[in-house]
Amino acid sequence: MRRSDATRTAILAAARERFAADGYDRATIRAIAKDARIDPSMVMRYFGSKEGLFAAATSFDLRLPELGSLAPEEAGRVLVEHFLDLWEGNDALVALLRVGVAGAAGAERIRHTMFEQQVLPVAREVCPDPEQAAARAALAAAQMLGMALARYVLRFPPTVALAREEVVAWLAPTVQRYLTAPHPGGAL
Amino acid sequence: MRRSDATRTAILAAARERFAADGYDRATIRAIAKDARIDPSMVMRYFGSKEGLFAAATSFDLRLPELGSLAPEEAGRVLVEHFLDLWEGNDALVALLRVGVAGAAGAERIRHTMFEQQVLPVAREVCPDPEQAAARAALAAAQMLGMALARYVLRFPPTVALAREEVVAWLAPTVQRYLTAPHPGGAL
DNA sequence: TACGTTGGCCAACAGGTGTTGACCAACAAT
DNA sequence: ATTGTTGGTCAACACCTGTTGGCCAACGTA
Repeated sequence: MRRSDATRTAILAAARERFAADGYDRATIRAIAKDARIDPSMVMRYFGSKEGLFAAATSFDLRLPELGSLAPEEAGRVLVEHFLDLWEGNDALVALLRVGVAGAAGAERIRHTMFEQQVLPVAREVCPDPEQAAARAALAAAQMLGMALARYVLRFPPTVALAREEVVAWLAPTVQRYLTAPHPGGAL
Repeated sequence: MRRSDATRTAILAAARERFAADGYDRATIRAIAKDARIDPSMVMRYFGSKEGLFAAATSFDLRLPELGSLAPEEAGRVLVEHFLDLWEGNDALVALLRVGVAGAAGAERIRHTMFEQQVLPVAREVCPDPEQAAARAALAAAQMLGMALARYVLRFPPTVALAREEVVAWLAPTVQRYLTAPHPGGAL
């Protein structure tokens, strides 16, 4: 392991923390560099630009495993549990959401990471009418994104106070209904 | 009506638009002033500071009416419909959410505006155990906030494509369940 | 011992930011 | 006719931003 790899990961760790805490604009390269105990110019040399640093700090591969052996009636619980595993104490995801809300470029990243990479594949697998898969996946994603927003970004006390099992118990049926229940119809 | 009131409201309109489109940091006073066709210094004279302008541009009174005559089994639908009425085409709310996500000060504003001013009163009214009112209201708020995020801020195509009645048909039962259904228990 | 490479610091640049204060035209009232 | 107020512009200040390029110490290798 080269000596540079240590500082490289130190920069990435500091960047994730600062981006998650302050958002893209307020998280300055100078502050990140100070956290990593290096000169700001090093950040540029390692990652090219601030955008490059952000891209490197918020890139994941978080497809959920064992998709084939998924019982359709358990999709909600599996999805919510996977969602909680991902977000619990993950600064990079908080940073991604925070920045995605701020700019238009980030919105695309969030959609790709949260929606197309996670919820949509499950929806395609379990939902009855393939034509509705996108809409149903979007509903499920909105529910989980809302919980992520309240619990990990805004930190509303009542949502932070919820135990992990309680979140699963409340959200899993909702997600399950969005994915597999018959269309409610409404006033259409 | 004084001559100044016209420019005052022009500034506020431009500010809401810019804050909603670009977020707090990227929305510069100079850009807002140019949109309102005035000098940037006028913004300062009228609102004191950028924070003052933002506070003025995102202050609402959006308590929902007729709370006393609310049938408990209709709380979900009423709440979701009220929520959609509020958000549809409301730049100020989008701006508030966008900024609230970016900074810690905004999070408090969002909580007060969305949670304590809207959902919590309804929850206190209709939910069975008063001790659970806060948690249940938080769950409902998270669901609606997630839809607001996906539909009005991130503009996920599948959520934008949903008709208003469809959103109500899908979300109302969820909110209703969060507010009044018996505690699911789970693995507690 | 010489030397190129690696990892790092320092100082500066160019541009954009919120904010301030001086100045000014129009108009109403004395 | 003079005065005071209102609504507005202009130019600047002080600061902070991302970014750049030059310099430097250590070190492995020939």
